Formats: sequence, structure tokens, C-alpha cells
Amino acid sequence: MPKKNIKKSPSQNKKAYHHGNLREALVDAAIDILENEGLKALSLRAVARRVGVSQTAPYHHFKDKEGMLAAVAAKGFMMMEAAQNISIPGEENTAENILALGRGYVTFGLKHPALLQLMFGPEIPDPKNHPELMSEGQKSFNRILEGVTARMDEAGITYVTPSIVTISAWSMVHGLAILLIGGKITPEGVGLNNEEELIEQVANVLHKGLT
Amino acid sequence: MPKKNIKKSPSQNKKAYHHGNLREALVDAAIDILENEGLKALSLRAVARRVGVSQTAPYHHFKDKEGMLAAVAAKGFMMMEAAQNISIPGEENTAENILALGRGYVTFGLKHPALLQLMFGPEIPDPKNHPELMSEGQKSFNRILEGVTARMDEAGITYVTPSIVTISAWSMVHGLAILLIGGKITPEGVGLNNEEELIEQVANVLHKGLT
DNA sequence: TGTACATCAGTGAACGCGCGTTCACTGATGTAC
DNA sequence: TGTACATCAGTGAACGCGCGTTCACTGATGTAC
Repeated sequence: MPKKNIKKSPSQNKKAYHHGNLREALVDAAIDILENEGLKALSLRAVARRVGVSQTAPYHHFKDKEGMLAAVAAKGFMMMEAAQNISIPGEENTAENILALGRGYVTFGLKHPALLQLMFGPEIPDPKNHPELMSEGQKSFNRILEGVTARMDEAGITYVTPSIVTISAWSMVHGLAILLIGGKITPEGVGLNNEEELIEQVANVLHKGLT
Repeated sequence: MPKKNIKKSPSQNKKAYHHGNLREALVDAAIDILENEGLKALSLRAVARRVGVSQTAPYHHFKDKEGMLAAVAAKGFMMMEAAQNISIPGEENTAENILALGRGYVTFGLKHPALLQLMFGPEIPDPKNHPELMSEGQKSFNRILEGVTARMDEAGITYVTPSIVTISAWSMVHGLAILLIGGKITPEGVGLNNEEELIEQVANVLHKGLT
């Protein structure tokens, strides 16, 4: 029975010895640093500094630095899911909705490049050590899988399993985000005006594949 | 007229004051460290140490650390191209050859995960500052583009441009490599026995898309 | 309701470390005459 | 062919820095009686 955060109005008990929600505050600060100053600037000490807490305080909430990074990555997945929810028109598993999921994915990546890189990069060598991170990643996969399965049933596609199609779609969408973030491809490079157009065109290719 | 490496038999003039080919030796050592000890262990000093040279020597060959990372990434592209050449059966731009290119890409990524991550990761914030890296990346793209264009002409596909299809294919292949490397998907997770099977299945999806 | 006490969530000092980079230097190489 | 000299590619010492982590500690909180 957590009673502690009954009062959660901002910036009130600032000077309390116990923070009340330090873990979450640390994760948020970490994301802030990641996006504004880059991965190299993301240290335990920097995070503590930003929250205004001693540099050893984080150790009461994370085993070590990797533990914190895993928490940040997990939060990244949650943020992505939330962002996708907004961009999806309806509840049904239409092809259009699957595409919206993909569009949301890439758009999220362009908005939070460093976070996406952390979520999939080598800073967390073995995700299996971090159950929360694993389960959030799984959720991401399952969400696409669900849509794809329904869509394939409807379309009567049987030459591959829904899992494989899901992996293919996820790969494409993730790869596109990474290539754009890394500047390996640009809209201008293929005669388009902005990233949205490029995303739309690639979504088109995916769409053909789903029908 | 470079005359210096007329004699290039290994381990001979080991103690010469001038190394003769230090730049290349440094890049190779860097790749070694990257693959065996990971990105965090890849420092200028560690590289110099491994080559057996003073820790300031690299500065005669790279502007700074980022300069060296860019050289490493560029070499990564060259290695990938070489690896792909081996796995391609013929010269013609058949669908089969394009698929072989993709398969080679993913296989290379699984063999050199840290290198692939470096090539596309945030350690080189602005690739445009590194012409050699840019041009190698471009080559990679153009190679796929060439194959795809020929293939699309043949198949009479016109609803998208070859560039877009190329981007889609590259995205898919790159995304698959990254997801596998990061452990976000596993062959076992979708009822397959090994990575090769998974790659084959995804290649199948791509193949359908190209015909 | 009050009190004793265990536990939780902070502090602050200190450790040892490896890193990127600069500096003044020197030995080796290449070239103009 | 020999020589003077500029340039190139190394060396070694030193700088300042931020980091992850450990330690012994203390103030605040929650709970059993």
C-alpha cells in the first residue's frame, strides 16, 4: 500500500530528505541528458547532479550503471508505445493501423535518436539480465505481431508465418529509423523534401507487401 | 610514387623507427579491440598499446579520436563489401543476387556486431566530416541500388522508384542485423533452429516483394 | 496513543583508474643542388 | 655522388578531468507492541 505520493504537486517538498520518487526522477534526468548532451555525457554522476542529489544516491535504486541504463531503455519502450497510441486512428487491425504503428516507430526514433540507439545498442550487453527491459521489448514485438496476424488471416496469406512477417516489418521500420538517424540516407538523396515523405514512400512498399 | 612498402613480408623490420604502415596497423588493432573487448575498451591509448607504439603516435595519422573511429568505420564498409563479394554467385542482377547481398549483410553483422554498431552508431556524430567514411557508405547504397534498378526494370515495377525500394531493402536487412545482434529477436523465439534459417525466411519475404 | 527499534534512503569523503590531448623533443627520410 | 636541410613520423612526460564504486555515516520512516 503505497501512501507516500498522495501529494505530488510539483516542486513542493523540495528539501525533504527523502525524495519520494527518486528512481523515476533519475530515469527522467538520464533521458534528458541523453537527448541533450548525448550518450557520452550520460554518467551516474551527471544524472545525480541534475536531480540535485548526492552522487551515491542512485545506488539505492540501481545495482550499477548498467542497471540504470536498462531502466532508461525500458522507459524508452514505454514512451514509444505511448507515442504510437496517439498516432493510431482506431482499434481494429487494419493494414492502415499497422502502417500507423510503423510510422509512429520511425517518427519516435527521429525525435529521440539517442534514446533509440541506447534501447538497441551495445551499452546493455545482455538484456536478459534486465527483466523489465526484456518484457517491454517483448510487448513492442507482440503489438506488431497481433496486428500482422489478424491482417494475414484476413488476406489469406500463408506462405510465411505471422512471426516472420512481423520480424520483417519490425526490421524494416527499425532499420529505416537508424539509417535516417545516422545520416546514411536522406530525403534529399532520393529527391524528396522531408523525412515524412520518405517514411510515407517506404510505408507504401510495406503496404504492398501486406496485401 | 610510393616506394616504401616494396618489402612487406610480415614481422621483419619490427624495430624500425618508422613503422611504414602505422595507420593501417592502428585501424586493424582498433577493430581487434572492438570485436574482442567491446566499444568501451576502444581508446586511442589502447590501440597504440596494442600496436606497440607510443600513445601519441596515432596523432600523426588521425586528427583525434573521432578521426580514428571514422577510419575504422570506413574499413568496416570495405570489409563488408569484400565479404559480400564472396557470397555472390554471379555477376548479373538477378533477384537471387540481390538476396545474396542481403544475406551477406546480415551474416557480416552477426560476425562483426560491434563493428556494425560503430559504423551506424552515434560515436561518429557527423559522418559528413569524414569523406572517406561517407564515400564508403555511398558505395554500399549504390551497390544495392544498381541491382534493384535492373531487377525492377525487368519485372516492370513502376509504382515506386528504385531508390525507395533500395532504402526499404537496406532498412530491412540492417534492422534485422541489429535486432539479432541486440537479442531483441531470436530464432528460437519464432520456432527456428538458427540464425541462418531466420535470415532465409526473411529473405523470402523480401523476395516476394521483389517479384 | 506512545515508544523502541529496525529498516530505508539519503550524505560526503575518498579510492584508483584510464582517458584525450598538448608539448617539446629527436631520429629517420627525402630532396634540391 | 655528396651534402645541407626541411619535413615527416616517431618518443616520453605531463596536464587536468570525470568517472564508477566503496565505505562508514545519519536522518527519516514505518511498525510491533
